[in-house]
Amino acid sequence: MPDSNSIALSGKTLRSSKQRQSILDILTQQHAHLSAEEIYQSVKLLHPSISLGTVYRNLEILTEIGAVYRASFADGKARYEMASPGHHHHLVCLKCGNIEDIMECPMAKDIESFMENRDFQPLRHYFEIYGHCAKCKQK
Amino acid sequence: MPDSNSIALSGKTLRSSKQRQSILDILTQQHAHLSAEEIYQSVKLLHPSISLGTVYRNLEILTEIGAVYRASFADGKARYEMASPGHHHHLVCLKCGNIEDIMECPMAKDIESFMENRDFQPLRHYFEIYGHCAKCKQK
DNA sequence: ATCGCTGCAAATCATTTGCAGCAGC
DNA sequence: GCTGCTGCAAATGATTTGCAGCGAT
Repeated sequence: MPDSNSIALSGKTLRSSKQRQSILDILTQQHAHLSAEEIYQSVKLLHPSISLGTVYRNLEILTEIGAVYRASFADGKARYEMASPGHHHHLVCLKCGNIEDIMECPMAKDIESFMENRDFQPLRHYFEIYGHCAKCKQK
Repeated sequence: MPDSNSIALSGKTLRSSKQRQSILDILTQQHAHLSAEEIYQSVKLLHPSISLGTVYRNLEILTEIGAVYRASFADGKARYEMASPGHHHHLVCLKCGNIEDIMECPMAKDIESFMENRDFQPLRHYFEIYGHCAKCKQK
């Protein structure tokens, strides 16, 4: 049961750093689904000496404390975004690669009642739709 | 539009090989979600000199021609299984790692009608539920 | 005789980690 | 000053690829 006042991570007390703050700023501002590499490129503009390792380390921590949401996609790369209060899913365009959020959750109705009949306790789930977005549809 | 008699892959005409046949046999018999490494270990019992590269190459080809279905999971590893006529989704146990198929598809009802209102053409989708299976639930 | 397939090893790609110094608290 | 955080570089793990020889059609 995490305490919202003193954020701790497996016994550790988190400190702040300019690098971590910048990563959060970028995720907040760009409001997008960014790969670690993309975040790295963006933070490098502010902190030219930052390393990819630091980006990964911070994304790991931020994901663990629930500030950031990590989603893995079919291309094997993870994307990160600020954790939003209501969870959501994704529309991924196979042509331009754009990722759009959808708030509809399939866990809602029939699946949920179906789960009750199964002897399985769902904790989290992922739902991603791949296809062609409005722009790429017509081509 | 692929021709079911002469299976071709981007201009190539496929030949058969004992290795490829063994991979298909294993996927058919074990009827499970196997990682490339697990498949490799199984095939090695029949073909001790087979290489992991060959396993990957065949899985790639078999996936392309639609004989095998590849799913990527949150741990970053892909799992392979024989392509079944009706597509399905997965229940993944976070404790024992067991993966169970579920035939229920969230694309069915409300999501599908919702997609019609969006300017997005869905082509494929993934839905995976992570949690604790019957066995691991009680601990 | 083609040309796809194989084993092997080296190459990639995403991500993780060990280490010594630096920086918040 | 303690200890978390950083840059750097090397390590890891999954997957891909170049190459020369083998094997199926």
